[in-house]
Amino acid sequence: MNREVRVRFAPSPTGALHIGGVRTALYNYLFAKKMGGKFLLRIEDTDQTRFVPGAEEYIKESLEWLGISPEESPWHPGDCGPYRQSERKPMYMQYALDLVEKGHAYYAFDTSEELEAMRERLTAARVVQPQYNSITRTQMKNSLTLSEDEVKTRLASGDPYVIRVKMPRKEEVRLNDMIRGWVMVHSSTLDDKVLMKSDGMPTYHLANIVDDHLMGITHVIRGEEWLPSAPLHVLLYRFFGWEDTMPQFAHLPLLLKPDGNGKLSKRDGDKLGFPVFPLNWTDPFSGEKSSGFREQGYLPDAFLNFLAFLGWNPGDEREIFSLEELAEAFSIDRIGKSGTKFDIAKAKWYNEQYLRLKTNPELMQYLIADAKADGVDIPIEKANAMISLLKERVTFPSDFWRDSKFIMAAPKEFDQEVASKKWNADAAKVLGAYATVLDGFDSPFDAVAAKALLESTAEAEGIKLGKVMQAVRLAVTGSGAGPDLMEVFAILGTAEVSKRIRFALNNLTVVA
RNA sequence: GGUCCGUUCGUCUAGGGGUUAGGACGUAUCCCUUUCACGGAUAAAACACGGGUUCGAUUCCCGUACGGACUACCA
Repeated sequence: MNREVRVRFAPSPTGALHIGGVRTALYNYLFAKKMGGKFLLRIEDTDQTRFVPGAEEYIKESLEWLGISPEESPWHPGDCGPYRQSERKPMYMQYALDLVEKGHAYYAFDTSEELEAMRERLTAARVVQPQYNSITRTQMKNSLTLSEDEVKTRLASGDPYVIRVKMPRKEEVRLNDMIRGWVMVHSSTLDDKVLMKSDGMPTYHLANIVDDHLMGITHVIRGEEWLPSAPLHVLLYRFFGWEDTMPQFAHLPLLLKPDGNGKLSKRDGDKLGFPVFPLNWTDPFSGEKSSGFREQGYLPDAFLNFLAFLGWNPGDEREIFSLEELAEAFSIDRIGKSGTKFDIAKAKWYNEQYLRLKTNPELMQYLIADAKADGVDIPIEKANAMISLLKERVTFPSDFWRDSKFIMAAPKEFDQEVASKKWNADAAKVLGAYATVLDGFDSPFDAVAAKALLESTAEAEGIKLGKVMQAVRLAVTGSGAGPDLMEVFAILGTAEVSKRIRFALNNLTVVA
């Protein structure tokens, strides 16, 4: 049997997609690409009480930003639609009923109060696992304990009911996880999970099996939090008679908080000092805002590269991979087993690497836009020079303008700490002379010329250039640190440099 | 509590019965240099513990500890 590989990402639209989910989507995408298969997206919105407006659009936009858009989805349907479980609602009941007929599921009429009472009773009796299972179901109101007539009457009269799976009393359930190997669980530790809810919607357990089967899913790649319920899913495939096409499972290690205490969750928001979402998100109910990696200045390729390496590695020492290269190198058996702590420092490093790979014209867009937002227009040529100056020094695109503003606006004040340490009579002497030299200079003024001129000026004054260099920087930029000064001079031009020097000479006092 | 999963430098990880246990991020120092970065070099830094198996275990097995997930008519 050689089926085309089909994998799916199946988020539930209950808020912003968090990065763990993004990584799951990425691994699914990479696996599909690697295997020449299809990556699809299915919206798991069977819990209408948790519906959050905008969440689905958020998922779509996030995947688009990263360039891992699914080939089949609610907005690009393939042959297996609909791709929203709420729209598939009518088809689930027949499958649940099929299970009831086969004796693998049953109706249950217990109210939530009765369920609560059962749990309390069992807890009081010190039962280790208070759950609805092969033992306790005999004491509950269901089609196994009620007479056939009463069940019919209840169903006919519209009594609310759920359909539960009839978990076998003792059976060893085995599953061969692609990441973890054989996992064995005894059915006696599993409970009679609800398959159909009283509102007529299926639970995740039923819906994901039915949909994966109908959609021809060959591999289920999902988070480790699903491992405990995987045996139930295997059983369901068996009950349906779909074992021969049951997908292979791969349960991904969890993304943990940096301190190692628990998995990263949506609720962490920005509390950890970094975003947990790909894009900015405002909760429509509480109005709470959370920042996203995109808005923080992370480049999609860098973010993807970083995310891919959280739990997977290519087995060699390469670190930088484009999406295509990731797909080419990807394999499930190189995914680690243990949970992965999130390290934002590495994400920044990746961003720096990708920023440096970009061309000046690409990067100029950021600089020009940010400057414009501050009401400053930067000519193309100057912008290009400014990018070259800063490219090796920035982490985020927004750093370009932040770190080069001083070029577009002469300093009005000076870093006092640097001034007190470095500003002196020698510096003033050299600068005064240099300004005069600049005023009379009409050859092409580049970094080399600027430096040669400065050196000869200092020499003429009998002062070592190194002694006053910091003061020169202070006078022209207002600060003691920054990119290559002579390059800055070249961008500024002789007139501007001279003007700034004269301003500094008039406004900085020499401490004796 | 129960079930399941996991455990190599601070972090992401490679490796695998005999290795100086490798790389990357981060950290520190040095070099380069007009500063800060970049770059280069160097350094500190790990096989959770206890039993087996074995000539030999970080690697295989079993326990223990620790961590995590799950334990809803949520996904």
